[in-house]
Amino acid sequence: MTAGMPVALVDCNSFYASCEQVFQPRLQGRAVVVLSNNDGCVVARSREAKALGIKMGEPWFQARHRLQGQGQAEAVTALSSNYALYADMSNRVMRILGRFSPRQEVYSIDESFLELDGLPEPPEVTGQRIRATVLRWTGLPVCVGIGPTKTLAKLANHLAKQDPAWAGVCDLAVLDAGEVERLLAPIPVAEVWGVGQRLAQRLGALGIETALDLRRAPSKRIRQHASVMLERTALELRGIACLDLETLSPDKQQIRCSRSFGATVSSLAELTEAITTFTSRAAEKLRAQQGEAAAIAVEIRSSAFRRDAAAYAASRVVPLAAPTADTRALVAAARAGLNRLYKPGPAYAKAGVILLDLSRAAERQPDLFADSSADDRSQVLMATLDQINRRFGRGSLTLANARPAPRWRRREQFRSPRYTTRLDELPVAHC
DNA sequence: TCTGGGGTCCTAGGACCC
DNA sequence: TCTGGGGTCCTAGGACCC
Repeated sequence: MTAGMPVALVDCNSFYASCEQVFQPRLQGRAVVVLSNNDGCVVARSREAKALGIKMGEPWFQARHRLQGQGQAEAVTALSSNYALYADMSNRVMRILGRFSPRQEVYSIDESFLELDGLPEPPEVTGQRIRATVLRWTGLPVCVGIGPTKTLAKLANHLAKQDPAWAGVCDLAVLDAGEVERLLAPIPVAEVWGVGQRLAQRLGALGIETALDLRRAPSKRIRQHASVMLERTALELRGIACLDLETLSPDKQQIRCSRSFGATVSSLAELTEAITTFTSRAAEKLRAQQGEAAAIAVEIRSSAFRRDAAAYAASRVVPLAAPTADTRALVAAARAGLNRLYKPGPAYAKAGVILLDLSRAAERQPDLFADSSADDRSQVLMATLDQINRRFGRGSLTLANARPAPRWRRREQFRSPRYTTRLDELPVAHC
């Protein structure tokens, strides 16, 4: 644990909403919200949408009703999420950020840590160049937080977003302790990275209500009442680096694919279709990291928001005979699990699968008794399947019972075109 | 009518063993 | 009536993140 080099957290402002505004300039300066799968919840809000009191994660039908009551419904544009667009824009942003430091951790779709060390200029100046470059090359606004630790960089980013006086870049690493403490004093402890609502409540009972309180809390007291994780967080708030920059993204330990349905389903046949589709998608992701799964979990449930007698949720883990990345073997196991879980009656609202016990295919000990030629044939077939789906679009080639347009498919009433990843949906400039 | 999806890590407690 | 102690492994559940 050392006093670290300055680290920056670069975070796109209202990322999904900003992506939409880049390609639909008439949305700039307007309240825009982006909705989750099935147009269910609000997952991104433009600044103007936040100002209208729309909450993150709020069910859209509730927000809409409230806004209608206030005569504000017309002021908001709601869009279905367009992940193809956001993922592509994210890749562009991350590549640009990589030019500013050889040490980069891509933390999420819209956030990246950068180590700012050995620069010929003050980090704050680099921060401003990052903002200007990303804006000019992608149209997306970002804020930059800088600190001696990742946790302080996160908090600095929060400050930069909150107070326009920072002009989008807040560097805590250059401030003395007194100035840092003055800035942390008004920040609720729940804003600190790693402290959620539950923990904030418990800390409140101990008299720890702000980021400053947590910074000053004795380690022993924290360990007594919470976890070693929180103790690390408190040290990070004091400028003692406990969290390394993770420049290599590790393989996933589990791969999940689950969806709420656009319309509830009751029949085993339809659930089988859904589970087949989800397993195929998860297997694709598994092969993309050269992995194999030794088990698969299947889950089905009725709506979590209805408390009637028919409420039903069940899951089951099915071990595989041998670790595999073959869609056919995974689907067979998932279907076996589903058959054990299924009971007629409930209106199923959601289903999913999780690939578990993952390992690298290349590191597996060969099974002396297995037919290795079957293994080779499977790999060739799966590689071909993935290649075709990459070239012609996801779902071009599927197992026989994964149908293309099932009744339970998601609702997406308001999706914008996939401007950057589909030739037939390119933006058109009218001259 | 209408309530997301995909991850990680830690901990408590049970099973099992000597 | 009284029923060890400690280690390891696994799993389920909780909390957190975006």
